[in-house]
Amino acid sequence: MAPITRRTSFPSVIIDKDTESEPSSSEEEEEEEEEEEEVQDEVEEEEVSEINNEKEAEESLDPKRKGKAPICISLKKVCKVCKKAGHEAGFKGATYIDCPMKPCFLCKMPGHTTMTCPHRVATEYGVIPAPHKSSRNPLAYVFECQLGRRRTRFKPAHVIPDQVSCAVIRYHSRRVTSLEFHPTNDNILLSGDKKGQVGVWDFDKVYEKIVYGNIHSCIVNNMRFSPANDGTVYAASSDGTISCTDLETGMSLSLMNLNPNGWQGPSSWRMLYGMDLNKEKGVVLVADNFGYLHSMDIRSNNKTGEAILIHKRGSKVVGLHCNPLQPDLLLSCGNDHYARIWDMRQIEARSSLYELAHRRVVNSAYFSPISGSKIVTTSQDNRLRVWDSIFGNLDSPSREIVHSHDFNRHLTPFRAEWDPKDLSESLVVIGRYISENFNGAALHPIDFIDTSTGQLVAEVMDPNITTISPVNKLHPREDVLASGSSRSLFIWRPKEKSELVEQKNEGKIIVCGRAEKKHKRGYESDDSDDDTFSSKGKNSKSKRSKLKSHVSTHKTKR
DNA sequence: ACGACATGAAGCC
DNA sequence: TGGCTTCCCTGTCG
Repeated sequence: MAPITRRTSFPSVIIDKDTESEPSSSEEEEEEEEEEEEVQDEVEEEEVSEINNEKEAEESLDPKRKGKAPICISLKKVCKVCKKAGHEAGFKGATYIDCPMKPCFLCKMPGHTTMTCPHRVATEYGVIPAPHKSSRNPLAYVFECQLGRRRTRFKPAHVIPDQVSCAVIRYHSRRVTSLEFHPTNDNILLSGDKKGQVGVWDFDKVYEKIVYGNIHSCIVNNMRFSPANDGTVYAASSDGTISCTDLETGMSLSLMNLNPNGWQGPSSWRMLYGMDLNKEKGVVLVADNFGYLHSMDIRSNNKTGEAILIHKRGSKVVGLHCNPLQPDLLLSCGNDHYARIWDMRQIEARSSLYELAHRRVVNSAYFSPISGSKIVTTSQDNRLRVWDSIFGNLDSPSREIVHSHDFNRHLTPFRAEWDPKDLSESLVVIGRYISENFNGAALHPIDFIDTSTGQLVAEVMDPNITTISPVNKLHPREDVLASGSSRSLFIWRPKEKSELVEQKNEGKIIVCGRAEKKHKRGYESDDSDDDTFSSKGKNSKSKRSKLKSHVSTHKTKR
């Protein structure tokens, strides 16, 4: 498949006169600004009362400036980022204009803004392959050896689920923090939120909503199904507990509680972040916000051994992942800017096999799903890094990809995750922070990136989804993508399959990918207080009201 | 159509 | 080390 850059797949947007970012209006604004700059000079506060012009008065009444001493008030428009006059940062229509005084918001380098950042124009620009290393994956290498030059295309084109197939709006009451597909039941998705609630959603039955509210009291950071029993799920939470829940009954056991004495202040409150299950060893591994790794025996629910310091003392360990092929290998990452590889047989403080250095906090680190020979990390320096243990070495990343996934305290941290179905172990999915103007709407796409080339394979978006989607999970068997936005869940399928699903579910509420009618403010802020709705067809409203009664199985136990 | 606010990490002293 | 301040493309509620 020929690599597709953003340029070719999304030709430059022609601004429609009907859209918000009408060129004529922005011209007017600019003219207005110029006028203001000419007319308005700095004035003393005393003069403020004499100002009759409403507009001028409004602008001069800055509450922060209220004081007794005579102070100067600038009526010039001021950049909200650097507080200097002469330019303004912010949205002009659906396009965000960066402050030129700050380093690029995307690549963090000074000298240019996001608008002119080379990484924005073509994502593969500046993608750094390490010298003298092959970035090809091991399977590709084997194929190449076997087939030589006679080979045609062994790597199938990636199938991208890019159409919203169904959605539940406001499934959660707080932002979604984790998603997990059921290991055997194809239509079951688990979602955890900031409040500690765990949702079980069958996206074949979009009106049925089950939310367990009694399992955790705050952020559900990670969920994993039991390898022995697929009706049981483990979850790690910032309330300092690991829960083990039976999905049928909703009955939950607390396996570990790091805060047995309750809240004693923020300096002692322990939170659990990274979690993974080690099937071979029969343990639940979990890491806390003080740098320690804990393990529990799955069968006896007993703690095994003492907690081990695996990251800088006092720093958060946000991710843990067991190698899919080598059960002795464990990968951790955290706020001390490192991802580390450990040998489970001889794990103790400072005994890591490798330290993968990053410039900022590492949000996530995952072994590749099949061979486990590659690692993808997501760091808050806006870069994805691929580390290849076979064709590279672990001293430096074999590739760095600039990608917008900035940290924001109000967003769940972005995590790049491998496509578990991709045999070439190259495709990852990650939400994008920075918005882009798509036909007049500022949208935050979900990106599919081929880590073997650094290229953006697809950017998935829907005009109705105006929120950022930091949590994304690819289905382990089907061409399905689940996205968690601020409070809503979305299921994406490839276009042709979406149509099939729509036919199959005739009469059910399905949110179609290409809404005919443009929702100005998107799904999330629709007036409707329904939990699900369709943007399709003229009779969707009547369908909605008919089906409203179905949305009633909200099981909240407390 | 606003303002308040939730609340994590970096950077400075 | 710790106690501030600042922050940039949020999103919701009142």
